[in-house]
Amino acid sequence: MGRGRVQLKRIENKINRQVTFSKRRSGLLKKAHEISVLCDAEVALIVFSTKGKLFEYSTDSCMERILERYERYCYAERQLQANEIEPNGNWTLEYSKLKARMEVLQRNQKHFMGEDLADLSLKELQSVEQQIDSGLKLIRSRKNQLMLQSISELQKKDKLLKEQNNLLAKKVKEKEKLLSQEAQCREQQQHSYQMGGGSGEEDEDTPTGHRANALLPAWMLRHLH
Amino acid sequence: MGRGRVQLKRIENKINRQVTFSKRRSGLLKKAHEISVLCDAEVALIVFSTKGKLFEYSTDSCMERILERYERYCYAERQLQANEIEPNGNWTLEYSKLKARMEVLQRNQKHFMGEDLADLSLKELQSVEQQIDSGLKLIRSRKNQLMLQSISELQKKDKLLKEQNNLLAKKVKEKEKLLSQEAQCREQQQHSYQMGGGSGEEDEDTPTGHRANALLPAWMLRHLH
DNA sequence: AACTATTTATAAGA
DNA sequence: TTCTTATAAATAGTT
Repeated sequence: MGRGRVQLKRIENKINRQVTFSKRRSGLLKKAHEISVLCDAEVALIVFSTKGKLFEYSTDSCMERILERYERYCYAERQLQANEIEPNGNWTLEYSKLKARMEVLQRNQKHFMGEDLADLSLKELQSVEQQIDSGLKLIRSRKNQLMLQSISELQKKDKLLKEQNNLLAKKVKEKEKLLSQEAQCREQQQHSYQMGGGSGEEDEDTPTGHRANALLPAWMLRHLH
Repeated sequence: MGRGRVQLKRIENKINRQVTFSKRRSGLLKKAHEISVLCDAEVALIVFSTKGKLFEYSTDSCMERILERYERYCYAERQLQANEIEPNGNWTLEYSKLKARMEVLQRNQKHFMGEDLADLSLKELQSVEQQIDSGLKLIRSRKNQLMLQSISELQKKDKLLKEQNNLLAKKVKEKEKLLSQEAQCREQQQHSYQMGGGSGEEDEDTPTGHRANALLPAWMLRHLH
């Protein structure tokens, strides 16, 4: 807007660029303030000039709070990057940065646990409530998932144990049958012994020929740990 | 810019506000981009709508870097202080201790927000759920408190305004009465003038003799700003 | 989501 | 930098 169309590219003339920066900067700050007031929005604007000078605007002059909110909003991605910065050289700087972030985190955490709520506005409370509520839902759904999983495992185990029981019960019955048969045999033997007849021992295992724990196929046992 | 001057105050009509927000937001983002390109500046812009939706712009799409630069810029002062508080401590030790605490906090916070739940046992989930749930309750109760407070303030204001209205209405009626009386007088005067009699003017104010805003005691007006 | 009448922002010039 | 001015842009109200 002005006496001529403007190309969206870096202004090469240094003076010109500086002047335009100054003008547009104030325009931008003004507009940021306007949208903030008119539309009840929370705005944070940070501008560094080419030469490194800082200009900023933030709704209610509270940059920190807005940046916190932003960080909360983008939490996952930020942490990944943040953890990767390797402190090299300037320890005091790194330390104070870390400490500041720590304080932010602590304050956040307190808010999540319902402490120090007095210094939050209604809007902020609303936003924290939303976050925490969705977190709670996720936690409950995960819990549910774990519980269902655990239930179905128990049911599976239960089923296997029942099958094992049945097999064992069958085995026991067979044994009993064999024993009673044997007893009858012995009786008959005794008779035939007394009468001169008789056969050898009969102490072999069942046809499958395994011990109790081996009643089930291996794959089934694996499910029982 | 548009068909009418704009007052720099919150737009009360919700639809209108939403529309204006949408328009101005895109304008603001555009201008942020323009100054960034034209003047070779580094810009970070964060906007939260009333409903908590996030919009952002950052030079070279790297918000992170800009926010860190901002923090560095702002923490420069703190850093000086920090240097003098603990001049010759073992920085690497302090740093790693802080970092460890930080990581614990971060993990916690993630869990609170429903992330990385896979590495929690059922019992741990239960405990997180309880914590978060009680936090949520506190937050909601605080929010409720704030809202009730705000409502009662508004009601108080409302009451005062109504009272003011009543007084004003009374005042208007009195004026009307006086005017009609006066009119009658004039008629009579005209008659009596034609017949030779007549009295003076009758243009004084009401007995209370104040202007509209002065109808209420000062303490009452203070409540109305 | 388009359309304009206006207001604003601002490029260029002083 | 600041002021002025012509003009481009943004946008409030409307459809």
